[in-house]
Amino acid sequence: MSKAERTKEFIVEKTAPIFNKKGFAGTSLSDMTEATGLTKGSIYGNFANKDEVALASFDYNLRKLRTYVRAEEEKAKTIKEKLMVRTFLFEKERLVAYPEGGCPLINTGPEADDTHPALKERVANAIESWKERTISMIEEGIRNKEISPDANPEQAALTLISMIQGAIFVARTTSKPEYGRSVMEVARKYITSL
Amino acid sequence: MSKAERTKEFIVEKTAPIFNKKGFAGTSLSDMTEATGLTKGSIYGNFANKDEVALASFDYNLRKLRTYVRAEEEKAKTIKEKLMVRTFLFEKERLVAYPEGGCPLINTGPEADDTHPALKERVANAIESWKERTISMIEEGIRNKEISPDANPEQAALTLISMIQGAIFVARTTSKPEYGRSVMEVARKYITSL
DNA sequence: GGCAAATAATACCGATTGGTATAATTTTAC
DNA sequence: GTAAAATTATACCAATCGGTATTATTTGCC
Repeated sequence: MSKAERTKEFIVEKTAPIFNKKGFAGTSLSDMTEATGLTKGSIYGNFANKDEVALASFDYNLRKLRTYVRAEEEKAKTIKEKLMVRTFLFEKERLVAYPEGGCPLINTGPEADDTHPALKERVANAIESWKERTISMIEEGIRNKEISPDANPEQAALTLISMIQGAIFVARTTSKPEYGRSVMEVARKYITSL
Repeated sequence: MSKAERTKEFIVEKTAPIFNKKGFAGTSLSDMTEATGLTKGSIYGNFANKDEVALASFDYNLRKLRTYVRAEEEKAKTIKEKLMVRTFLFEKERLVAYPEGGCPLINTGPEADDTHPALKERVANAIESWKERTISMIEEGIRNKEISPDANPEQAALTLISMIQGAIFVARTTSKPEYGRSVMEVARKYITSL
């Protein structure tokens, strides 16, 4: 790995939490120089502009979250347990605060959807791929006879995604993690009922 | 109503959609002068600063949404029908685009929670009051025998709020309203099951 | 160890940011 | 209708915005 590559990664590592907390418009070049200890010249030697840093930061935050979730899913045995993984992450207070600043999807989506097409697309893709993954899991569960053949995989996937994201939103803006936990209890019952 | 009061209202009316779309950090003074046709001097004669305009704009957007929802709730006969009102607003494409820019809660919450305490509190209060209203409705349903006495009103309220907000988020950032509609179908089943 | 190439820092750019005296103009009350 | 008060526009402020040549410094290869 060249020096430039390491620096690029270092910049992203340091700015990703800021973009996740303050958003794209709310994060300034000087936030970035302050966080990294580097100068503007050096940052712009590695990235073309603020957009590129923001996109790389989003990818970084998402990757971090994904790595964590997948490792937990590995540990689960049954499909239903796998589906429940994200509801339990909540218990550990991780889904509201991991990565730093909270879920990058809910942090980025609402700002980007009317202001930043490239960022919006990144979030949309993340949702679609989460949906597809969930659908695959449910279909496997149906083949396994673990899940009822009457289940509608796409609808169930969308429902779980919405419940989880909604719960994160509610818990974060009210500063009441217990609100999120309560909703996740219902989500687990929903998974059980599939 | 004095001239100043009318101007204040006019300013809010014109800037509220912008704050709702671009967020607090993303909306500039010149966005505001452009939208209103007024000068900075005139805007700052009516509001102390950008924060005050943003807070008034949030209140305006929320009031608009509330007025609409309550009018629809009035029309519903049973408690369960009242609880379903918001899930049907989705059908009319209103919950994703009303007021202009979409739901002010989901638009404002994620940005404000790490950057703007006053705005965050406004959103938190809105969620709490929505929750309390829903709880009251469910409790009335229990008294009516329309809803099972086993229902947990607070949990049910939080679940509905999360599902609706999550669905709006998913539908908006993917630009697929049908995703939201699908989730709202499940929400109605959930209400029916109460 | 020296040298070219890659990388980072300096110093600067015009534009825009949020905000504010002050001056000009409307309102409003009498 | 007039004059005081309330409201709006003008003109300006320092600070910061995102971004970029240019210079200085490291890297990495031979």
